[in-house]
Amino acid sequence: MHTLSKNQQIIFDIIDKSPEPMKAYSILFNVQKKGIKAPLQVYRALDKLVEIGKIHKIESRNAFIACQNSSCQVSKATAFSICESCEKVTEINNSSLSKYLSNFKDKAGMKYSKYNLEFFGLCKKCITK
Amino acid sequence: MHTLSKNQQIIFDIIDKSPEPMKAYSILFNVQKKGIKAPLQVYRALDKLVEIGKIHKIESRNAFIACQNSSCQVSKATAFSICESCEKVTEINNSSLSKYLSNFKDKAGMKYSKYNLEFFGLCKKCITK
DNA sequence: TACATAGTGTTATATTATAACATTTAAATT
DNA sequence: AATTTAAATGTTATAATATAACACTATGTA
Ligand SMILES: [Zn+2]
Ligand SMILES: [Zn+2]
Ligand SMILES: [Zn+2]
Ligand SMILES: [Zn+2]
Repeated sequence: MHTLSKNQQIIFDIIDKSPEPMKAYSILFNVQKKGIKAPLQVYRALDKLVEIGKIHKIESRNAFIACQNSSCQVSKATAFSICESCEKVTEINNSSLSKYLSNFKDKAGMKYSKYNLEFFGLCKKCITK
Repeated sequence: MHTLSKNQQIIFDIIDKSPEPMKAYSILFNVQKKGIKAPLQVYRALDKLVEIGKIHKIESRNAFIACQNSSCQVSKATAFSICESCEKVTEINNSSLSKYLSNFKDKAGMKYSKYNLEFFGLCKKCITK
């Protein structure tokens, strides 16, 4: 198991506590009191945390969320649902889906090592509005 | 069928001719001789072209590619394969995949109207290197 | 014509991300 | 423990991506 460095731990903690995906500069603003002052310090920690699978980047939102699957296959296979009204993001943990996608072969014969899937729609709360 | 405006047509043409996804500022550079001088002119055309499904955004690359499916369901269901070595991007047109994903229901009861899937790996050429 | 809608042109600015370099800390090897 | 190596940090500057605000123009349609 990976031991996080000081900056990595600070930045992981704030993302993990957040109920919603956090953007890099919002993270920066929130950790300045802890001595992290520059964007690069944040981005370096984010890169590492993504690499080891502790967080994921929501590409369509340029935001970061803590892994909810505890044993995500080291960030290699990610799926999210995103509410386009309230922007709630949830990591999908569905073995049928992950099996289907992990075994997917395309015509071009490409060998996939990783995928990212983002579903968009309305969450339960927002449908009824 | 949608008629493109002047700027939309110029920008679609250059993306459509490109063998690889194009970034906004690269598009801007390439259309300046045609009188399009400001980022916003490019981004507005891109927004519209994405909306009507003529192009798609590759979110992980901040780049834009012409739709290869001719009848993409108006940009609501997109899947791409991306070579992490040569950066070749291909739109996947696979009815089994699109059926599976269009019918996917998650536990949270979210209603999906759209998805974007990006597979990463090595293309045939790059595997053998 | 009158009205509404979509598109354009322009300047300025916001947001997201990386380059380069010096230094420090932690871990591995001898 | 001392040496070596890899990983992480601190800092300044800058690159790359994207939007706000406002005035104006073209297009469709009642
Ligand atoms: Zn995860
Ligand atoms: Zn919602
Ligand atoms: Zn398409
Ligand atoms: Zn390749």
